[in-house]
Amino acid sequence: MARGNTRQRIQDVALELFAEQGYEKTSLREIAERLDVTKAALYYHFKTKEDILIGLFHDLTRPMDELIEWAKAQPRSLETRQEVLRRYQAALLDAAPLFRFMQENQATVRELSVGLTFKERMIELTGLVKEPDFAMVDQVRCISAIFTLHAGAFFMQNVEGDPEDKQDAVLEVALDLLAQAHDA
Amino acid sequence: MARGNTRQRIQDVALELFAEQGYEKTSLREIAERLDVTKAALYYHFKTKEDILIGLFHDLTRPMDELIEWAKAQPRSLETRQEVLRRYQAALLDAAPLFRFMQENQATVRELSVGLTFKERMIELTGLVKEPDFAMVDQVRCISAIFTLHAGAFFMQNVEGDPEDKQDAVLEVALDLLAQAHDA
Amino acid sequence: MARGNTRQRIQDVALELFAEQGYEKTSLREIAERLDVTKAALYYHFKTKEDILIGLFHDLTRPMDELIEWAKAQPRSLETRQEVLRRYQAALLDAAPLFRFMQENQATVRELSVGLTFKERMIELTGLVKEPDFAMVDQVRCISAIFTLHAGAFFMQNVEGDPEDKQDAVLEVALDLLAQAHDA
Amino acid sequence: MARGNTRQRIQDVALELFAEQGYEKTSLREIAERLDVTKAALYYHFKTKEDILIGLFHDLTRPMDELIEWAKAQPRSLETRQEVLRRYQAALLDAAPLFRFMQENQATVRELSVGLTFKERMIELTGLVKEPDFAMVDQVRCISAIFTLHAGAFFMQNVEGDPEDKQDAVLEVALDLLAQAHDA
DNA sequence: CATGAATGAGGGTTCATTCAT
DNA sequence: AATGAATGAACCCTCATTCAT
Repeated sequence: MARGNTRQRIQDVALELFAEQGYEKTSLREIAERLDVTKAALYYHFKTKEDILIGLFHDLTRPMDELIEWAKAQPRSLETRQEVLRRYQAALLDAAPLFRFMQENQATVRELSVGLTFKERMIELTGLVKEPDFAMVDQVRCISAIFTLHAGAFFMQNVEGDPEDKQDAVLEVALDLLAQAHDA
Repeated sequence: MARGNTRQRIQDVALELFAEQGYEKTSLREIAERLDVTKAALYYHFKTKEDILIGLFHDLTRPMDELIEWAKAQPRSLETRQEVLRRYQAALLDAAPLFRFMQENQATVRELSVGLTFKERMIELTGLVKEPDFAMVDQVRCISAIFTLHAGAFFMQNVEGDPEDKQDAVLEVALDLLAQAHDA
Repeated sequence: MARGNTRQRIQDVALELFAEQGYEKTSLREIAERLDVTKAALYYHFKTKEDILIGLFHDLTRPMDELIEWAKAQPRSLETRQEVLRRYQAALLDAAPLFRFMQENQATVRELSVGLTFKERMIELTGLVKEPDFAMVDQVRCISAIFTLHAGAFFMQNVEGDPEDKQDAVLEVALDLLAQAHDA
Repeated sequence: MARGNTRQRIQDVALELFAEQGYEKTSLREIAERLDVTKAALYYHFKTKEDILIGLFHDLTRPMDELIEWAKAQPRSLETRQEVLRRYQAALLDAAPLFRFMQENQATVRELSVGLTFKERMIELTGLVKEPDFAMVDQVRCISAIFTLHAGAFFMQNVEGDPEDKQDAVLEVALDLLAQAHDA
């Protein structure tokens, strides 16, 4: 039967259940049952339950980290920042369930024994699209641009309209905020 | 000793612990110990653990519901919407720990058997500050205004600056987004 | 309001609930709620939960004990024994719920720290309607006469027919068994 | 050590304790301790405490159901009915502790979410040894025959005499009652 | 690769009971 | 005669985890 890919299947099912019910309320029994294997089988692939979560966490943060690293290597210009927003939106949409899960389970994820937290990465990211000596209003605009992308990925599904149109509009507003901040 | 206020004290300690570690990872034993009473005492005041959470949830949503009701009774004008933002920001800052907790434990709160969910209230709220026939960009601006206030309450503590200045700036950006949307 | 009779009301409600759900599964909370008083109030009238049960037990065994005592004072004749059956049937029907409860909760009642057990009384009673030197078949007939009365009180409700007719028939069969035993 | 038979051992110990103290008063801790395993081990074999009871209940009712089914397939004759009594007595003696337990814990067993109740089976069984158009006295005789067997299994241990003799006498009385009913 | 069987720790909950008022 | 508040013990149950096979 399906071989070798078990590790991935576990992660997939885990994400699905974690996202639906939260990490703590999802038991390994549930995951195992949905995969039609025994709990013990999970332990062949992951040392602990937290390990499954950490795996997911890394899948999520890798693109963020890459984006951050890339941005750091670029000139601190408006153009770079525009590109950061574009790429961040793409990442967000690409891994929406993962992002959503991390947002909705921050309380859990915060305690994870794993390098930088999600929030720390957000701080880094926002730091990259603004200058500390900007006027406060403009700093807020830059941060708002990032959160607009978040809203776009997680909240805009509640608004009528063509998905692509919506994401275009979201990006436009975000870029606009950025531009306003840099105009001042 | 201190009597009569036990119910409130339970809720206070619970919020503190829920916020810190998440709802599921906080045990009633912990709450009881911190209050120096037995677990059973908690059950005299709340029928179930979830009931404590529901109590907190209501404390949070009451101001939101009042705001929503108030807004519904006003003319759908820019002025009303500006006032909504002002009041929402005030509510947000007033009950920051509660709001933060609800955001960070959405997975848990979502399943709560309690009237409208947090998200449903957000939808109502955003619906009140925009018109469905706005251009998509402008709808996004209005939603972004709300999320800017959120960012202001939860994320801006990571930015240097005088708290009051920061909140002023946050409100300004939010109002600005609203105005842009209504200018179009 | 209703005063003085609270003790009785507690016993009534308790019997009702004990009979319906069993003693162990009935909590004092339930009893108190159904009476619209607090649990603590029950403790004014009964020292413990078991005390309520003991009260009920005595209400049940008093008629049995009286019957046993009466029979002991009579000549060990067929006539006496016929009268025992008649009186036992009357007692059975009079306190049917109580008897039924005792039968259905023997496991609980057995441990009661209270003089003779229900079973011991049954042994006494059967001892009174037979002679130890009867042939075994006849001893069985006498015991069977008693159990016929039980069946009459608790099981015959499942048989079609006029209640009075049924009880008459039951007594007739019981008396008949007794007579057969004494004829031999 | 002894493996594979754990499930059976749990059921054995459970019956012993349930019979001795009643179902509700027997805790899983007790069962586990007597088996020298942990409580959790019980849950590997039974989904719930009630499940253990249901297991026992089925062990008890299986022979009854088989007997009922068999009887239904036979002609409604006196001979069949005699055989029913014989087989029922055998079943009763075979599974005496189980029967005794069910009788003494009817209050508990009644609520069991499990097909037919014990009482319903008794109704079926008595229905099989009599005709609805018998005179009432004769219907009672047939029912009494069944209850005589019960008395034989549970109460006759309190009577002096050789066990086998006693059971023979019991069956004789039961058969006699049946015959009298059919003679009329 | 995976299972069957089991464990230890802890969870939420309920209970009978107490006692100051 | 009854209540409000609380307790201590026990309960059933679930969980993540282990390990021999």
